[in-house]
Amino acid sequence: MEFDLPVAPLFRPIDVAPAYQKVADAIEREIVNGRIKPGDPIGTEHDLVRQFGVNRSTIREGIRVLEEGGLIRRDSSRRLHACLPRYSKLASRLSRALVLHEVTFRELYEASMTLEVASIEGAVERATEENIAELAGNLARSEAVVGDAAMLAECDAEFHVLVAKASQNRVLQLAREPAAQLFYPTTEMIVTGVAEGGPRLVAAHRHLIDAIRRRDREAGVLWTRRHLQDWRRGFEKIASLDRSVEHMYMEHAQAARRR
Amino acid sequence: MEFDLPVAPLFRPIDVAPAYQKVADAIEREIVNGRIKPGDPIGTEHDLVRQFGVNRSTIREGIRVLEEGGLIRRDSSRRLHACLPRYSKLASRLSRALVLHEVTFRELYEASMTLEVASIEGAVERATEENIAELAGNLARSEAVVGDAAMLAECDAEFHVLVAKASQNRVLQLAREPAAQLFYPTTEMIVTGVAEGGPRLVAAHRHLIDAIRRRDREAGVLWTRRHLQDWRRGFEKIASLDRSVEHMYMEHAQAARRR
DNA sequence: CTCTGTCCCTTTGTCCGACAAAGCTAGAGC
DNA sequence: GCTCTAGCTTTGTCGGACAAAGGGACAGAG
Repeated sequence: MEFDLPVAPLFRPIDVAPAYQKVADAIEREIVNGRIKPGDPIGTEHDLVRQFGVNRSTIREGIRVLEEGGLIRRDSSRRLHACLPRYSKLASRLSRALVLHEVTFRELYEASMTLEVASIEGAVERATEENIAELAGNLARSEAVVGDAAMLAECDAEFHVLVAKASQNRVLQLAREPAAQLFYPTTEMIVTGVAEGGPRLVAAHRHLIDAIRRRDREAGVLWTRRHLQDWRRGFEKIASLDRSVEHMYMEHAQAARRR
Repeated sequence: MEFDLPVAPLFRPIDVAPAYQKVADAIEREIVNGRIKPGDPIGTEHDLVRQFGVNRSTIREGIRVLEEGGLIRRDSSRRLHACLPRYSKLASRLSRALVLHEVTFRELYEASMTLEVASIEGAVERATEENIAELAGNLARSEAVVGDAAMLAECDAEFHVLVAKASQNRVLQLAREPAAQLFYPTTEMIVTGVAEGGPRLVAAHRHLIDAIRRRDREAGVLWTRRHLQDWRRGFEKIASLDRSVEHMYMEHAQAARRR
């Protein structure tokens, strides 16, 4: 599309990617197409130097690219191995992007309404006993910390991760994560600011688990909606929905990014 | 959460992040909190060497991290400047992750049903004249290439990006992108394999634009559903919905990743 | 025998210095 | 005023170097 050639081109544009990029691409290819499986060790830097025939600095730049992309990690002993990118890490990149694009809480709210409703529908339909047990465990912890806004907000975030997990739909799990990460910091503020916030939040969770147990889709959707509307009402007491996420996010970004 | 300390810890874990990471974090912080605005130039590598007081190799490793994260880019002259992470680039990272997690087309289908319906609802409600013009332009191009499966698939992908854009909800735009990127390669196969595929696809687009124009939410949702169900029926003629995305994706991954 | 401290080798993180290629800049020449 | 070239700048890559930390083998203490 870049330049329309009037005749069939004789030559393909030659590949001028820098060496570190080629190193990264080569390793990525091996991981993506399965020749290197998650968990498999990649050689040491020196091994890669020998294999690719480039300088160690070049190898290291390539490694940084893959590390940031979540495809490889260093274990405790700092040895390299392939790994499955973790949703929460990838999502935090997206959250950051959303912040930079100055999305508003209205957009966040609308999208989350859709995504969380879809999650609960999946969970109602397909949650396993184990999923339900995890949710119940989370609920118990929430009840124990209902007075502590920070802890409760953390539990709330985890609860919704668990619901999404119970939906058995990983695409949904991933899709909801960026928005959810941006929600999280505000939940704490709301629970702090609104007297009835904590108990209502826990009550909603209880109803949601109940709906999943009874495979009652209507109830699940209803309580998810209410839960989010509660959030919205609480939020609007502090700020406008049309406010950009930027300010509120900043205070919490650093802490969150340290996985 | 990593290790529960029984008493209040006396010491914070000391910060042992490597220097290149600190460089990346420092620059990232400046960008995220707005002191460096998208488009602003970052200094040359040599400048950064002076400012951070570390070696150029170290600086370069830090730069790779930020580049991969989409926070900085090099323009034509390869000078560094801050930039807004682009959705499609971030999403391709997510798509890759989904592939590695071996998600099935069923998950993809279910999630997309939710996300595309939400997009059209937003579009019906808030599409501007400009959005509609873009969609109409896309439709015209689709009609022109209805016989060419590859081109038509490309138009289809773009059409849905435009619908999401018309929803004015960037969170949704971002959330749908990973799944959409994985859909794209299959559309071509389906249009090739199913005789009526192309015309039906274009017809659906026409109805969707019409629904947006008339602000007819019901029609929008209905045709989005039909459109996706068409995809599903077509797909099931080639393969099972429970098949993992992995195989089909591989052939198209490289081409797509070269932006 | 298990545990512990030590020594050595490997690996990583960082630094230094160097050079070719490509971009940019400014002055020479018209 | 315009073009062209020479020189400076910047990037991508290279080679080599070294300190710090990890891991393993091995000897000695309990």
